[in-house]
Amino acid sequence: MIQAVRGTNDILPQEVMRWRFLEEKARSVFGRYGYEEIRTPIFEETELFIRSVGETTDIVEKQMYTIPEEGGMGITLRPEATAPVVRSFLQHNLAHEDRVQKLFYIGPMFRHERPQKGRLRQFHQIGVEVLGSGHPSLDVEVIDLLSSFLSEMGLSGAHFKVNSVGCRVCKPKYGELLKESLKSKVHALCGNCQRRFEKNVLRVLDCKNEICQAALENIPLLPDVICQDCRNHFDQVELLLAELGVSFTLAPKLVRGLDYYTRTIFEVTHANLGAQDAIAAGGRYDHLVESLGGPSVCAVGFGMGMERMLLALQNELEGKILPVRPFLFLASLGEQAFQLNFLLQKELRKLSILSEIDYEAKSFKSQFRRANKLGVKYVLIRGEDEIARKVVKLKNMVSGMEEEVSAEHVVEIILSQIKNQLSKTNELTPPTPLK
RNA sequence: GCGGCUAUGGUGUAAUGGUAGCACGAGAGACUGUGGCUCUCUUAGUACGGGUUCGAAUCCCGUUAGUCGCCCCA
Repeated sequence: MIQAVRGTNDILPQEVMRWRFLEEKARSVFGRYGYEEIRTPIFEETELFIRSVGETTDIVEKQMYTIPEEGGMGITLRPEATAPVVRSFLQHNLAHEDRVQKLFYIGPMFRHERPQKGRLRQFHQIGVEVLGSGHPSLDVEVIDLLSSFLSEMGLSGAHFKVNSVGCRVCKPKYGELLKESLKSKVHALCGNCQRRFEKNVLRVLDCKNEICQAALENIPLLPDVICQDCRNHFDQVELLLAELGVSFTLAPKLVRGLDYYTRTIFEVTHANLGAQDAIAAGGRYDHLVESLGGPSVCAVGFGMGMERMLLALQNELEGKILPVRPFLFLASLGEQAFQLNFLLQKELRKLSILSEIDYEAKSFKSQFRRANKLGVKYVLIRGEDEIARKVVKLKNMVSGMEEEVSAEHVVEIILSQIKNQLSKTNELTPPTPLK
């Protein structure tokens, strides 16, 4: 049997309800902060990612789904969305508009990695990008936005970590400093870190290995050695975050994998997730726009993994997502009765009244069983007897009472029942099925 | 990409190398036109492909998928 390709998932109807809740909540919270949705293609020129994400990153080196095309480097299924958003920003000259662009996106991303829980080959991100200002208040706004979103989703236990990696002047300087400090201890480091030492020395900082962490003792930390401008920027970020009441931890050893980050970086982790514990991460990228051929425009943003978010939420969405239940079930016995019910269903649909019907000519017993499982408030009963007398029966599934009503006026009667119920309970709450 | 573990009806689980069973679910029925409970019946499975063996769910190899850790990252 053909199955979904490794690392991809079907999202079945029940699960889709959770996804829609997440998406709709994001649109509403982000909208309140003045962010507008942008949709870019799911594939781009390969070169875009090479130039933005970084040539020597794992993403570019081995995780991209690239389709060769004549002339050029081919096209690539987007592994992240910051670069496409920046590309779109440049292509449509949004930089020329005299305002800060506040954008968000929702959609699938693709990375060819070994799948694990919370790590898929097609996964989904909700992300935010602010282009056009280097002001620290925007770093803070974006973090605050994320924090509000998480708490509005009802997620507890999220942990914010914040750091500054400096600008394009002091970031490389720090790398050299770190190399210098570690030089004598290289051989004590784990195998990975010996490689990192050569390739990307900053990554040694967040190695989980105890030996490496021990070697890092007494080493100068990023926030202490970044340049004065970066230091001032970071001070502002810390101050404003505290004033907004966003709780966070200073994580001086936090670094990020993507090359383009400058100054503020942050990560949100959650204990429900295991090894892939980051549900969202982001930071400032003040030179990406320029390096993609645009003007010198500062920017900041984050990406959030939707699958990881839903994992972290586990059962916390229960009760917040109401199942859609039909209001009534149309039971029929005989072909003619079915046809009348089928036509009636169309009338009900015009009035947005959700009903269910049995298409298989099953027994009344079976139809009632199903009606009960569906949790409908009423069953409309129509058999030969009722047809002959131009009536239908309406059975209240809660009280068990049955009444006969004129077939001609049944739609109005159902409508008035709904209105009646609305005025009583102020909402349409279907009964729970009998157990 | 590397290493470990796992794979039994739709779901959750049993079965020293010797009859694949149980629960839930689903379907039908129990004075022929009425829900729940109960009862009866039905349904459906050893992931795939090889091998060892008189005999394999069970042992071996490969594949696929999941999972955990590494790498990396959302």
